Amino acid sequence: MNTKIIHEAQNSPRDLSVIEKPAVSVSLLIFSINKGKLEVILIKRIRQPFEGFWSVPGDIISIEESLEEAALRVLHEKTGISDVYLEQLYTFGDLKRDSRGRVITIAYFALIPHNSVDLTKAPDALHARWTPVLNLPKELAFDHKKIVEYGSKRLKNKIGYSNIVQGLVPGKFRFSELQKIYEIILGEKLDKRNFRKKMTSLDIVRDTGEMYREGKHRPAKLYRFTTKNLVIYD
Amino acid sequence: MNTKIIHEAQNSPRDLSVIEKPAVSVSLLIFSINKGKLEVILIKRIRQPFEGFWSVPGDIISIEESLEEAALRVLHEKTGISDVYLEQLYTFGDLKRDSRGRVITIAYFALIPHNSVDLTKAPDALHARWTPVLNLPKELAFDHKKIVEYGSKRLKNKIGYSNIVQGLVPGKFRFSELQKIYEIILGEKLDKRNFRKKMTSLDIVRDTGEMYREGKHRPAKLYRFTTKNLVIYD
DNA sequence: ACAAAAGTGTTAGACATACACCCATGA
DNA sequence: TCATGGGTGTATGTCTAACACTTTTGT
Repeated sequence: MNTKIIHEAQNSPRDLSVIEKPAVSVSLLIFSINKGKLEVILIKRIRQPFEGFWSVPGDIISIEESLEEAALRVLHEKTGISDVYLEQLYTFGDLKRDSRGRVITIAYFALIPHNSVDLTKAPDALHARWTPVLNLPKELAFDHKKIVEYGSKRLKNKIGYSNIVQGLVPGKFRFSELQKIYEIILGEKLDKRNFRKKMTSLDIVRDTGEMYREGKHRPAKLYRFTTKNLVIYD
Repeated sequence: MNTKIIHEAQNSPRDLSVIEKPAVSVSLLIFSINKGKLEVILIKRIRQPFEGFWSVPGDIISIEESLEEAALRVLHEKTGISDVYLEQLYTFGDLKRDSRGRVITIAYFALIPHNSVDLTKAPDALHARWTPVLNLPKELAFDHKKIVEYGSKRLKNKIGYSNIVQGLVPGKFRFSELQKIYEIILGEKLDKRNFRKKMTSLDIVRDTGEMYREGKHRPAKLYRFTTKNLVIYD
């Protein structure tokens, strides 16, 4: 033991300006539910490297903005919205992930209701697309496939013990809508009675008193989440 | 919506060398159980800023090493050991966390059996100390208090649904030792019969056939973990 | 009256919790 | 024989999973 202890300048050098620094970016997984599928925004790259490949939105972090600010900025640039559930996912820093040089990326994920964005109205509409997570292109730019998969996994885990799903639903919703979203993310059918029991026993949704009338069948009660805050149960 | 969409150079600038970059470091929470407490290695700073304050070990990431390599390097420098459970925790990037300039730090946590390190033999022995997590100094350097607290919370959560605790125990152990570790981390007493049932039903430990004889009482069977791999259950 | 989605209860099994006594050993 | 930690089983409550029919509406 201790054969190779290096006498290290403590923690970090006196002068940060002398060291060679990696570039640091944020990458943003913007998830939504659309047409029965979990989708994520991808951007077609118009430059090398990976020209023509699809990538996750992202940008270099400015020296004057925090990580979360950078993530929110990218989100706003791509979608025009700002008030969303945002969570830091993981930081990816392999040496070769970007051929232009060393780039470390801090991945975030955001959940938005699908109707809150119209990508066709975004300035780079031709290059931004909603893509089903289960139908990704074979290859994405950089290590972005890994990032999307990591994020999907986290989402799938986390809806099981938190109320994050509310990021994906409109303010008022029917129980059947909510259940559908769980089913899509989990990839399995749920029992309607048990689902209702679970949700109500956790006190995570509340009856608004309003009804939703549509089609030739019984109207549905509309519910909302009891709180906007993230709640972790279990 | 979309009132302020900025036409952005896609993803990142063509030339990474022109941008002003933050420094990037790793911070390492090295946890161990000692004298009935969960402890973490802290280092007394000998330079400004926060001279004389305790801090979490860390170092600037070299341009030629991955994040995990940097974390392992710091770990090896501080403890002389390399074969440990290491997990990325979170990335902290507030603007003002380091007064010398913009520093983003990627925090990792490592779990080691206490007897595997002798800090008094480390080169900076005077400056490195095991410190009980429940007895931290009032203030730590930078945002390190937040980091330690975040890490302790993650550890506490994760022992509930994984076998990571094995990072903290020696290769062979008595059930009572294992239980003690859970109790320390969770901060509550556990029932010995229920604990044993849980562990054996999850098939996470296995009888080695060996016995541990000590003191004037019945010898204890020695167990080991069934696998070295991380196992997530639940 | 029928089609379509909304809404509702009960039962059985799995799992978690609470709890108290005997065992093997060394002094 | 006694003190010490090792080792074991049962009963109860709680949570989960499986399962089918009635209600309300529009056409």
